[in-house]
Amino acid sequence: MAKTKIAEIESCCSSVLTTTLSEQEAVDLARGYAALGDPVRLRLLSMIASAGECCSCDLEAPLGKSQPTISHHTKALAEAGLIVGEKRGRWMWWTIVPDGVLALRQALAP
Amino acid sequence: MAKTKIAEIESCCSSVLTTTLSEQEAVDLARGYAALGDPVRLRLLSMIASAGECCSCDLEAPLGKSQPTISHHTKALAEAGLIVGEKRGRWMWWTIVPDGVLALRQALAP
DNA sequence: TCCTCCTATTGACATCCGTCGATACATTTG
DNA sequence: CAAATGTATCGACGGATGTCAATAGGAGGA
Repeated sequence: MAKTKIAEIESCCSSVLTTTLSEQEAVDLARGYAALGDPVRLRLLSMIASAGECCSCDLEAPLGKSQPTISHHTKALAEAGLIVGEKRGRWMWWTIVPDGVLALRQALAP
Repeated sequence: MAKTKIAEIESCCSSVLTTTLSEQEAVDLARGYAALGDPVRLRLLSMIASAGECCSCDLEAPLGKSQPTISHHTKALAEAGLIVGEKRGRWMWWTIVPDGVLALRQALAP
């Protein structure tokens, strides 16, 4: 909980628009935005967020993509720190990582 | 000015996290985030924002990229609606489009 | 144990993307 | 007009990426 607050404060102070980014900062942030730079991944994130929690198998049909493709995209979002998965029985349940999204949001703050 | 306010209000109501995105909304938003998904473009945006206004020729050296590459990236950011260029004499001056950045920021609002 | 179901990984393919040299365009200056 | 300068476009190359069929891994049920 304390860590969350610190992360929030820090991300507040490193906006793309108010400070000139270093090479490393740019690489890290770009990785996050790149994860959002695909329509399928955006809808995936949207569905998980709206549902609060979502199982992989429920994402295939609405998006019209194959199972490997969905798995590929969930992995990409997870590696970007935007979602996290928990295996329960045979099912993989995905939830949003608020801090991950927040960091990308704050980086665009004026 | 009134238009700006409307845009702000509208973008407030269509967050990725609170509504399930349609195919078209996802495609449009993804285009914007994809524009941010490159370290060079992020630093470019950052430099333009920090300087308030920036000429193409001043972006090459700090980023260590060739002139065609810089031109390529400024075009990408411009087509994403994040910067706009104005030609004055031989020089191209770039400025941030606040509404463009705002839309991407608001789309990540909780 | 064997079968079924959900997920992850692999391999392959087509496409997109970042990069730069060469070149064309546009504008100022001599 | 001619030369110089800043910018955009073209062509090409290597690497990254989205997609799916096939396959492997893993957990629960008959």
